[in-house]
Amino acid sequence: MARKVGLDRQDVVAAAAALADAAGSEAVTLTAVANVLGIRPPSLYAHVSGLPGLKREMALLAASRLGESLAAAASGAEGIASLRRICAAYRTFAVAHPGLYGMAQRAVAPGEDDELYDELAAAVWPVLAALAEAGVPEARRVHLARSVRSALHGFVQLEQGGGFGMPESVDESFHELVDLLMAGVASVRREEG
Amino acid sequence: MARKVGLDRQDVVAAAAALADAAGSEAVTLTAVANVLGIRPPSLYAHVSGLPGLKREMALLAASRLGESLAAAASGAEGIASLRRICAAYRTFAVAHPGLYGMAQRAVAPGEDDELYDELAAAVWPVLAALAEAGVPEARRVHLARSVRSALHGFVQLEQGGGFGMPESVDESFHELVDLLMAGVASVRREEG
DNA sequence: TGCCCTACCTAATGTCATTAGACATATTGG
DNA sequence: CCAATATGTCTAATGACATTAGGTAGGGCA
Repeated sequence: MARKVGLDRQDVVAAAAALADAAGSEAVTLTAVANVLGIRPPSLYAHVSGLPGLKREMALLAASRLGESLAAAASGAEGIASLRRICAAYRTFAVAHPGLYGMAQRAVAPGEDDELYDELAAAVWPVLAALAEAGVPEARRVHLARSVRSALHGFVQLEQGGGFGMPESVDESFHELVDLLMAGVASVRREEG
Repeated sequence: MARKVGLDRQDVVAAAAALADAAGSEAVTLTAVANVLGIRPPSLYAHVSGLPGLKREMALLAASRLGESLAAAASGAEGIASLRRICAAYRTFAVAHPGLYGMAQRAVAPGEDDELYDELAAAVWPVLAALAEAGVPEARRVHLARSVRSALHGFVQLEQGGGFGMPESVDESFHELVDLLMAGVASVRREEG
């Protein structure tokens, strides 16, 4: 016994993330993660600070991955075209990583955990950048960015939760939502220009 | 001992809802609810089917209350004006009942729990009705209703989770979001008319 | 008055998170 | 090449919680 398996924090968080995506975020328990890794639950405390610590690490990972996806989507286009791609990438990420995505949405007050807060803010930075590039005046960027984030987050959340029961195509609904948002952004640009 | 307190299912669910609003939905545990009611945890099983059953009851209550609020807001105005009031009422409800609101958002697949699914669908019925009244053609109503719900749900969720860290007014952001949605609805009406 | 049903109870079990403290393996300095 | 240390794992024990089983008091009704 007491053999070394040779894990580190990254391995633990990655296993937890995989478990969350495969079995839902409620399935992320120290016992379950330990089972996946072939070790005993208390051994996890050498790598993460209990369950809250693990969830925080998962949130950091989720924010980082989401940010990468959005930034990658943003490059290669400009302004509103870039914003469209960001929207698509947002939903794609949430669909591909349902458990991990949910971890990034845990409540975090600004003063409470600055590192996590900053990482989450950084993840949605591409949205603000694209709005700026699209010619939205600074005074309205934050409001529009919040609107876009709200719509995207709400959509993927409802989609994941089975909130769209009607037979109409969910893809088409998303397309309409993005069109609606883009029209709003374009109109702001127009009325100020 | 073994004195009757005289509770019924409604009392238990109401206590749990109050607890959720006051202390967050994670605080809703059978032990905590029992403490509030002055009884022992196992006694709750006479009224609800364990913790899952209690949460389901809370979701039903939340959907019902939200539906009432939206329906009340919808009456007294028509079309887009009605939709505006619905949006305001949605956020007001979520702010006033943060815990209960969250309970209504649990994942429910259409075939899994029809009663709850129907109650949730009924809650957002006023949105569809207002869109119809506003002259949105039937083929696009579901898509627009999904867009509106997504935006509203996402906004209140991010607001509750502290996701809006920038100093800009959250009220103003919400106002802009609603304006954006209403403009989208109006433009659909225009392009078809 | 006696019966029963309802709403409560205690006792016991299982799962999970968590802490404390032991121990084996790898690493590093002499 | 060996001793000291650091690291990653373990077992044991505790406590919170959900849940089941089975007992009991007291109100309503024949």
